[in-house]
Amino acid sequence: MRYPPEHKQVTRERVLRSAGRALRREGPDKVAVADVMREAGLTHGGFYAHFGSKDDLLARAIESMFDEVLAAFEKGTAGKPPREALQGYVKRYLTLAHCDTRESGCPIAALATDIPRMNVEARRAFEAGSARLASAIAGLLRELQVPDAGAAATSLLAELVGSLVLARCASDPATAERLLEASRSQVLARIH
Amino acid sequence: MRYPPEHKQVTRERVLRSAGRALRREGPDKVAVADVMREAGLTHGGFYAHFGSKDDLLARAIESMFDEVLAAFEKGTAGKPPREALQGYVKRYLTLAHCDTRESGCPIAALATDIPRMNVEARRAFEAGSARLASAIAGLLRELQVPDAGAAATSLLAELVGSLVLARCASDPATAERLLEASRSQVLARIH
DNA sequence: TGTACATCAGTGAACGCGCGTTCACTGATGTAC
DNA sequence: TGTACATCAGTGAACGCGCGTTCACTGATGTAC
Repeated sequence: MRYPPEHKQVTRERVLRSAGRALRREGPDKVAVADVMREAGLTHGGFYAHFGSKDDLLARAIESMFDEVLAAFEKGTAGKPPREALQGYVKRYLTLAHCDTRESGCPIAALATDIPRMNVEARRAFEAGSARLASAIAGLLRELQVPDAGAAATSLLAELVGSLVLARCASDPATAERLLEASRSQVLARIH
Repeated sequence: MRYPPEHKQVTRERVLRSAGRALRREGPDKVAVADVMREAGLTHGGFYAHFGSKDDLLARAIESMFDEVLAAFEKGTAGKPPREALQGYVKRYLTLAHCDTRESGCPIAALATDIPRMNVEARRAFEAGSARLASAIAGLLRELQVPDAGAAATSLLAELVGSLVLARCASDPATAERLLEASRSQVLARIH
């Protein structure tokens, strides 16, 4: 049973990805440690060799979700002119595809109303992650000479999040698409 | 123990208000039937004389929260010119006071990410309530001759919800106020 | 007018299930001597 | 070179608690006759 030295780290990351999906899909209270471990191909007993508690797992999962999302942002915008990069991000954010994939989509739109009910560790991780995303957006706006890019970025992000979240509450795709489209044209108009 | 005929209805509404507060404060999974009943001055055993199940309670509580919120909207805007009415609503929505009172504030900003995880009944109630709020806003925009008032209303509501939700994830009031202010000036600019 | 019974909001004990957490154990490899 | 022991990721049974739900019961009033 002795494994190569990086084995434990690899397992830990598999558990984190599984937890990140479950967290966005089910919410913090319905995430079950045993289910997360099973999805990662393990039994629940081994959990505490990796994490101090369920709360610890959730905080670490939030960090790792934002790492993924920021990496995707970089990848999706790198090498493009700022206007095109930002328009692309907005268009990808406000799609039915994103609407339908809570478990792998933006952590803010998946978890925002859960966060104020969670413990300090989770809130800290979430706040740091959101700030990173907001400042990545602000960076592009600054390149576009938008005045007060920081405020413009959080306002833009607010509308993205609100729109996706409302669209996910709609019972049929046509209504969801109407909601997304309303914000898509509003937000794209801000970037000219 | 015989009570006047309206007594049961009065009790039911007390339970619903208590449930509405707990739901926004704790989220659907942490709402405990016994706690809700205690907050309404009753013991948990009597619960099933009023509601078929916890899920039933939550769906009815969502309806009643939107009833309150729509009544407050009417009360806050009635008799005012549309621009002033809408500006007032936006300014009241995007305040630290609203940020700090999840349990009595806008149900959308308190519950939006819980809704896709809840059952059909709850989702239906939420969707109907959100639609009522959106069309109340659309009504004012129409009076202001805003083109495509329906889409403008859902876009505006999306930014309100997103901004409040992000502000509630901030750990200190100064950051929260920065987020609210960014959206406040953006949204007020749309109403001229 | 009096008596037996139905009604009904509410009580509180008990049941059962899901789930976070603990813990003794396994089975493999590395290390001390 | 061989042997005893430490290490360590992972297993699976068990514990205990919170909570949704059930149910027999209470104690008051209305109603049938």
